Amino acid sequence: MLRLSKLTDYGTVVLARLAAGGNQVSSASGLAAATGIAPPTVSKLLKLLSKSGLVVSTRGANGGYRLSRDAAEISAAAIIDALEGPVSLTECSGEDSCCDYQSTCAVGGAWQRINTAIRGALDDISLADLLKNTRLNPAFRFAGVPVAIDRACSQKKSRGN
Amino acid sequence: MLRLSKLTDYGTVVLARLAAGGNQVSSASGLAAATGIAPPTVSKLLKLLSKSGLVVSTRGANGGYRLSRDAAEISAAAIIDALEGPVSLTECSGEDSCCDYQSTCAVGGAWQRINTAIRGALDDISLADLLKNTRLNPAFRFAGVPVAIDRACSQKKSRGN
DNA sequence: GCGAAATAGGACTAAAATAGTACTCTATTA
DNA sequence: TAATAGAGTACTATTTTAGTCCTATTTCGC
Repeated sequence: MLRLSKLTDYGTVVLARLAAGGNQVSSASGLAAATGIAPPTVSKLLKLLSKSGLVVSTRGANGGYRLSRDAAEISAAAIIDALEGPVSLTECSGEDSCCDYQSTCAVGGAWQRINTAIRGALDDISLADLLKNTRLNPAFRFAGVPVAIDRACSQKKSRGN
Repeated sequence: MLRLSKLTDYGTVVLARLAAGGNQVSSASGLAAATGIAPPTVSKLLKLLSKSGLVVSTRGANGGYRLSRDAAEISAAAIIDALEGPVSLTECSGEDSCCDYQSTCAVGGAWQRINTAIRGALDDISLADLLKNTRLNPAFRFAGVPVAIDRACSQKKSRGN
């Protein structure tokens, strides 16, 4: 799999929305409504993102969040770092490598190179790039509730039940 | 994090060991002893790897496993595919994309490009490359039990308790 | 000054994925 | 034919992740 957590996925969606809004501040609840992600989850994400300095917050009435810098200046790597901690494929590819099998492990250091390669790929892609690739699906919504527009998808879902 | 599962990590260690043994067959229990990984876990790994055709098995007395092809012909991507399924960073970067927020998601397709970039990096690295980068730590073992050789590490562990 | 609106921060719960184990069956060789 | 070794499957415990809730603090507008 080698997959990101859902939270990171949601995080990029929220950031994308924020980027689309330009320099305006948006409230967590507004972003939740706009993206269809549960409000408490959006809050949590935004808190994390503001802690890492990707967004800045304004408290009080009419407060909210906006990007701390231009979307082109925010790399995919920065987003992942903020929401999942630093990329490190294996325990021993992290900074303070520490693994039970170190003595018998013939692989060790090699992952670090792979790690670096992946990190490079992620550094090269900015939030602005992510937006450029937008599907540009019109947002079909009724009363704030997103409506499924992919038939294959809903079929698949119902098969599951 | 963006991290591989431990099982995949172990898998590469086992494969590395197998590669070191050349064309000889090695039994699961022998590999377990050589790597310090629990025997049932090694068995499980080898079964998965043989199912994906990375190793070939011989049953019966004096049976065991060996690599199905040269270590240079086995890519990191193949190993990860075998043990974790195909790389796909987000749900919607997989083949049959299907996500609840599709209608409001401004990011979607972009992950697929990142995915491809990462996959490229993994395709370019072979098991043989992983071995080249070996730390070449002598294996310190007594009676088949690996002995910790990293002091900082054992300290860290004991702090945890 | 007071109340409403909004974030900050943390604690907590529930669900899902992962890791690891155990057991039975089948094939091969000495 | 007995011993050895893999094949297959089912199960359990642990860990991680996702998601929710509550309380405190800050700021704006009346």
